[in-house]
Amino acid sequence: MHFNKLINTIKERRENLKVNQENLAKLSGVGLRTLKQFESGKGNPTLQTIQKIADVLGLEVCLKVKTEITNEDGKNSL
Amino acid sequence: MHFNKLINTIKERRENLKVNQENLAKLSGVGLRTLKQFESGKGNPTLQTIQKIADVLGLEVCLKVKTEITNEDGKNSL
DNA sequence: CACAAAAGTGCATTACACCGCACTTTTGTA
DNA sequence: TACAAAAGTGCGGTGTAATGCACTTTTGTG
Repeated sequence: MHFNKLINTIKERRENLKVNQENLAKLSGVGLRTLKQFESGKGNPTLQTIQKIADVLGLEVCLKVKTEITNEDGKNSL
Repeated sequence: MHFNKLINTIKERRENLKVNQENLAKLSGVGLRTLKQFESGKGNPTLQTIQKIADVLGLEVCLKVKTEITNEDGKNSL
């Protein structure tokens, strides 16, 4: 399972805010090990973990209707 | 931790599509017990579990910037 | 109300998320 | 290139998510 989109959003947001993993871990209350694992594309985090991280970054988890058309590569056309 | 917004989105979407928990469980590959637990607001599902369910319902998990203003009750003003 | 379908719960097992610690690798800047 | 900060990884303990099964409760329709 690939969470690349979510991961990149988190990672980019964190970097834009000039926060390193260590500080984000402390601010969010998520273990540094867990955060590292998530950002490096390994784990399968729980919703709670994602929420904690997103919250500190001023993001929120949401569900939107999939309306996008994907091409044969499975990548978005947009 | 309250995932009410996510839960309601899933539940409403499922009901609009006239699918019961049992079929959604089968279609998504998520255990019925897990789905029930999630929809009844108990558990703390993993991202993979949410993705599987959302996928079947034509939804996708995303992160958006929190721009909403909250009042002193911590509830959205909107 | 009566009954059936759907939703919710208790229990037990298995797998794995979370986490700290110590270490290696990568990145970026002088 | 040399060095420090940041990012990534192996190990191992603890807690809990995922799951099936059997049961109870709720919902909705005649």
